[in-house]
Amino acid sequence: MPELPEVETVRRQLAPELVGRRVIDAGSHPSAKFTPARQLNGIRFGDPGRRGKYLLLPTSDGRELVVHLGMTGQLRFRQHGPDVDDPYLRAWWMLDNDRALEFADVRRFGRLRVVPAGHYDDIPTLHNAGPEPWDSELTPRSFHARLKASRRMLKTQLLSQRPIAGVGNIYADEALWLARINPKATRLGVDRAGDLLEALRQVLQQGVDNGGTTLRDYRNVDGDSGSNQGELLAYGRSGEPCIRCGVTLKSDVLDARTTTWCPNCQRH
DNA sequence: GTACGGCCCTGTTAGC
DNA sequence: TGCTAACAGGGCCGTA
Repeated sequence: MPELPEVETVRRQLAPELVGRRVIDAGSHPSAKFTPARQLNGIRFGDPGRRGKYLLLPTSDGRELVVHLGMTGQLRFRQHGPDVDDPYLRAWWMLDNDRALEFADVRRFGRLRVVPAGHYDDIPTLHNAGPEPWDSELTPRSFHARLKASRRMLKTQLLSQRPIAGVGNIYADEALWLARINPKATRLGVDRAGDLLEALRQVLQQGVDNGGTTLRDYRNVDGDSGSNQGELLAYGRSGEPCIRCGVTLKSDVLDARTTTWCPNCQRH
């Protein structure tokens, strides 16, 4: 499930091949999630950006293609044209270099939007997203203030994208474990908020360095898996011993997401 | 504003 | 072996 490191990996791979390319034809699956793809006929792509888990592909006419990969979305290039026989092909753009950019998505949790550049009012999660993890204005104090704005559980807050952008289920569990913070906690002091911020930066940076985490579906633009799955210390390890203290990790469903933590070193 | 439930989807896995 | 049910999960929407 693509989170910030996976989306950043895709962005970096797309950039060199996409910038300046003109769309000479486009098509999509009939679902409204994907039909915006068709609005891009004739434009040229600019330099791909990213905000949280959203890919932002600027177009030469002052708009942006906003791509959310959902859980199983994948962007890739294909020589000579799109593979229209692929049952999971959801959208495609034929480019002026005899290559097609394809968006495939097995579970259709992904979505595409075309908006005037920088106008995200109709994309609530993007519109309300907190700062990027490495934003210089994001400090222990400002992060603490953002967390304090809600009384919801920390895990829920992280998944909401409001305190910080780009964190999903995997990296939230990893960061909370690393910072020794209970996912069900509802408030933190400034110091502990600083610990959590530092842990989030660490696990996200590690994810980027490893080209993302592939549990099952995620592939980068070249069709390769990431390698960060070998580094996970909490996520998906319920029932196994905590690497720090040996106590068995437990899991529970919070906010409809499986959450794994150590009942000993993440007591509070 | 917040909390909560439900929905979208389909491949995989567990259980019978 | 073959079937069914449960599960995975990010974002969004409606309701309270």
